[in-house]
Amino acid sequence: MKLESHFNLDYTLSCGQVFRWGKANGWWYGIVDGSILKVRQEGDELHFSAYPEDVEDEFIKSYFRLDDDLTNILRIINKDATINKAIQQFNGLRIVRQSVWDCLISYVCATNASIAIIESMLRNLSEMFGDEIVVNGKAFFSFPKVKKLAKASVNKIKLCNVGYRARFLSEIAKQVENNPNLLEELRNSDYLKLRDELRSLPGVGPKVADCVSLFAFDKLEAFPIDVWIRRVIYQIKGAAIPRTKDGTEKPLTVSEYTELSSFARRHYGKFAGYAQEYLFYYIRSKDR
DNA sequence: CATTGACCTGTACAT
DNA sequence: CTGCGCAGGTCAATG
Repeated sequence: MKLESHFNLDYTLSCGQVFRWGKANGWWYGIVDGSILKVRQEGDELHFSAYPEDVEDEFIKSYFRLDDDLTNILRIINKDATINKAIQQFNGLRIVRQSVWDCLISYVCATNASIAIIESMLRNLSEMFGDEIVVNGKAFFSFPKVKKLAKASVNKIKLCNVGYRARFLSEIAKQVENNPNLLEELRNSDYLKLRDELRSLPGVGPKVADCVSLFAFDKLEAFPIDVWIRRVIYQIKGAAIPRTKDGTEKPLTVSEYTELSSFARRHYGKFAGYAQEYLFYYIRSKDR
């Protein structure tokens, strides 16, 4: 497929927004909606195939948000020296359009865990509760379906080494099982209402709700704040991070979260979520 | 509201 | 080798 606007596959899949992609022999392999996707970029050509069933160009365009006017978005969010450097370094990074269920479960798992551990948890869950898909002799496992997870006991879910998150996953799965439209009917809500609704789910606080709003509900103004983003925002504001007496960073409170994320929306505008992704990748990259 | 502590797990890093 | 801090937070209990 010929790319019509600028895009960088490596940045997009490496920046930490998705957990189920890996690169091998020059190809990216990912598990998306029960299909194995194999993708490679060569300049302005994007090569891809999918198993067990092929996917259309339209699916790829939607998944990688190639329909976003990235040039315009980057121009709008380019408001300070820090993000300017991030944009220059990682130009072509796009937000991935994830499915709601997978995204929600993934980010509930992502709380208080490192990326390596998150990937391990999601792999374990998929191997335990997903469907096996064999491609070229290699076994992949699709993401657990609602029903499978809703039926599973908390103790069985714990066998996936998800720790205390097991009861959240179980509870969310049961709620969605009982009300299959629970998540999709939120699509009509505006960002703030959506965020509050998501937060009513167990294990979903402001950070997870913002991630799901941004990655799965097209709310590009959502600005998830974690410890890293918090540091950059204070840096950009020219202020110091609140610290305890012994000099360590104070934990982020809900009110501080609200304050910082509305600052980010005022500062970067309606595409603040894109700014967040660029800043996150930038602040975490070794060579700044 | 702000503060505090507990919470699963695996890896990093110092002792 | 053993121990301890921390990682893309959230929740519940207190003042």
